[in-house]
Amino acid sequence: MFKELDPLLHSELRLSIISLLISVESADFSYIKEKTGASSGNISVQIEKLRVAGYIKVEKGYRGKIPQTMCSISQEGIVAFEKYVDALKSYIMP
Amino acid sequence: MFKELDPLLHSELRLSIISLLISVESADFSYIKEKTGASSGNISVQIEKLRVAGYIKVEKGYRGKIPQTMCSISQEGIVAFEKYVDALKSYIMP
DNA sequence: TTTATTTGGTTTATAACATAAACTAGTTTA
DNA sequence: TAAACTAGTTTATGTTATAAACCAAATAAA
Repeated sequence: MFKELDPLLHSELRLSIISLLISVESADFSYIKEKTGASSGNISVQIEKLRVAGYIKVEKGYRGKIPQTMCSISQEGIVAFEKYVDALKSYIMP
Repeated sequence: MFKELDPLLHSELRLSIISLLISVESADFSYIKEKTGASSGNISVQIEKLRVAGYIKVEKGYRGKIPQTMCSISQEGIVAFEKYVDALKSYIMP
């Protein structure tokens, strides 16, 4: 009947982040913050969860002297997103 | 960028219930339980939330001597579901 | 007949979660 | 040199989803 929704992606902010990362090669923390409008703390926590799950890769470096956190989606993340979208369709398709 | 997801519908079980009710005239508690596979307690709680929100109508009656709770979606619920689906598309559409 | 068992739920307890507030560390600007 | 800004992390809190425990009545079994 209804396919299970990956709880890691069934969260507004994490879904936003994955959705962003799907369409770009990589994105830094500020970009994610700007596009989602969420608070730094919330983004930080959700990025960490996605990282631990293996859905994204996180690289901490510098842009000049300023620290910069770069995120990119992993193959696992792409597969999970596609599966999530497919599962969603079992709920919203007429 | 991303449209807000109605938190009342952005829940696996509540979304299942609304999704079921969208396609039928009405459904009783047992039918919902069978189709969703969720526990009675969980269904009871989520039905009550949808009812309080005005998304569904709940009528308690009897089938013979056995109590029966009938649920049907309201106009408000239909609109909310359509809006939710539309918002979702801002996350999952390529 | 009285004791399980089943049906159809509700109430309550709990663990997980999302979120923002508070905080850290370093940099730039006035 | 002090204030303000960038770039986050950690922690605290309220909310939520969920299942366990419970209740009441009907039916089946012993």
